This record gives sequence, C-alpha cells and structure tokens, in this order.
Amino acid sequence: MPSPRPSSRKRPPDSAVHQRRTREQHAQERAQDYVEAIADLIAEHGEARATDLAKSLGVTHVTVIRTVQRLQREGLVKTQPYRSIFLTDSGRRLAMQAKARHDTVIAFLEAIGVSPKVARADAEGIEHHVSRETLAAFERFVAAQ
Amino acid sequence: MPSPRPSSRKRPPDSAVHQRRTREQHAQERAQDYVEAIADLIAEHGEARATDLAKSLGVTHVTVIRTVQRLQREGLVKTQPYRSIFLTDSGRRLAMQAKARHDTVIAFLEAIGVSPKVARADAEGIEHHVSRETLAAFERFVAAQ
DNA sequence: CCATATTTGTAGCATATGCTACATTTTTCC
DNA sequence: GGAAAAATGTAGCATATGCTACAAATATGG
Repeated sequence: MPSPRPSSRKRPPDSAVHQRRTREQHAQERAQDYVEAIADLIAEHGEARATDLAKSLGVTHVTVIRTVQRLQREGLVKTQPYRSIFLTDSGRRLAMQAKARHDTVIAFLEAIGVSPKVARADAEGIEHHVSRETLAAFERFVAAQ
Repeated sequence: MPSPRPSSRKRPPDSAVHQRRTREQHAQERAQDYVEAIADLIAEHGEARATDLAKSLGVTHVTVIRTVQRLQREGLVKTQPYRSIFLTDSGRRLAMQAKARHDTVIAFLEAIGVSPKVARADAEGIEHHVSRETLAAFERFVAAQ
C-alpha cells in the first residue's frame, strides 16, 4: 500500500513540477530583460550601447558585455567590438512578446487599484511568471473596466 | 540642459531600480521556497528530510544539502548530519509569510477566473514579486467576490 | 545479525551573473 | 592634432545553484 510520503510516488509532485517551471522561467528572464532594454534604447535613442544598457539594468558594463556575448551566441543579438548592439529577428520578436506581457501586467495591476509606480516595479518580476491563461484573464479584466 | 540619455542622469533610471529590486527578490526566493517546503513537510509528515525536500523541489539531494547548509548559516534552519531538518523561529516566520503570500496569490488568480491548476503554477513565481500594496489589492479583490 | 536498500555527504564539474581592477579603443573637446 | 574623458574588453574574483559519481552512514527486512 502506497505510503503518503512523496518519495513513494512515481510521478513528481506538482510542487516539483512548478518549481522546475519557475527555474526555467528564471533562465529565460535575463534574456527577455536584455532584449526588452535593448529595444527600448533603440526606440528612444536609435542605438543601444553597453554603457546605456548597464545604466538601464543597474549593473556594470562588464556584466552587460558578458551577457550580450551570451545572447549573441543564442542568436538574439548581433554586435561587434566597439559597436552598437542590434537585435536579430528572434531577439526583436522576443522583445515584443516580453514588452506586450510587461504592458499587460502593468495595465492589469493599475486596473485593480495598484499605483502606477508600484505596478511598474512589480510587473518587472511578475511578467516572467504569468502563463497564457493568466495573461488572458488579465486582459479580460482590463477590457471589462 | 539635461540630455535625454540615461547616462547623463544623476539618479538611476526607474528601470535600473526595478531591475535591482527584482534581483534582490530572486536572491530571497530560494530561501523562501525552501523554508516553505520544509514547513509543509513537517506539517504533513512530522519531519523534513533531504530526500523528501529534493522531491518536493525537483532537484537532487546534493542541491538540497548544499542549500540547507546555506540556510543554516543564515539562521533559518537547524540540522545536524544524518538528522531531520528543523526551522528556526526566523525560518518559521519566513515560511509563514511566504505561505500567506502564496495562498493570497492563488486565491486572487482563481477569483479572476484562472483555473486552480494554473493558479498554483503561476503563483510559484508571482508570489516573490508582489509588493505589500499589490498584495493588499489582491486581498481586497478576493474579499469583494 | 547481516545483506541490501536508502539516505546523506563530499568532490568536482557546469552555467549564470554580479563585481573590481586594469588595459585598450574610441570619442570628445580644446 | 593631441590630451582627456568615456566606453569597451579582459582577467579574475565572488556566490548561487544545478548536476554526476562515488563513498559513508543509516534504515530496513529477512
């Protein structure tokens, strides 16, 4: 007869599945933040430089350079030494998706009465953890206001 | 006259402040997940063992052992070699706070029409990024249903 | 009581991401 | 045109957190 202990289950408990999913979301999070920040800088200034990205993201230029190199390996950005940073088609798509999610979360939080300032701050983290279903519920709610 | 470039500002841009806050939240996230999982195991089985934590969290027992050692250094848990894992008063308080936030986020998502299954999955990540103000808005919304 | 199974612990590997220090390159300004 | 400032790049440090492999300790069952 099966013991109530999680260790006796064949199927991982939901908590493990959820935790793993959250970690996978974290693994994508940095890339999304970077491509979104790059897209913002390009839209606002025509170009994205490491020094500006560093300021937007609150890290040193070293961290930016390292991470941009990784994103280039992953095909999300394109850059050359001492040149601006550009988004690839993949990177642009990811940036648009991330921004859309970001904006939806902000709109939703404001719709339930959260101040714009706090909504923007909280959205930064929340945006990476909302599933399609939750996002759709947020959109329905905002549309119904 | 101030330049529009972020690099000319004396005050870091909001984006940098938000990003930094999100990273700080991530730094706390693992500790909260662990103490919450430990509290759950103790409540359900009377004790928390590394092997059970590993299954709950979806990682190997090695990762659990390492992280529990860190949490012990941080005063959140107490354990000895080959013994069960216990929460300190600090750890217990953190677990309760984390669980309360977790439960509020789930209740709220369900209240806006998200299925329980998806609500639980999304709450896992969202719970770490909601400020007090946002949580209060969630609670008001749930109470008004 | 002992063999086997399970759990725990260590070693050493990996990636990610943060930093300081310093060197090199580019840009700016006089 | 050249000095100074700013930006970029590398080296090497750090922590966190994931893993496999293997060894040691404990628990279980016959």
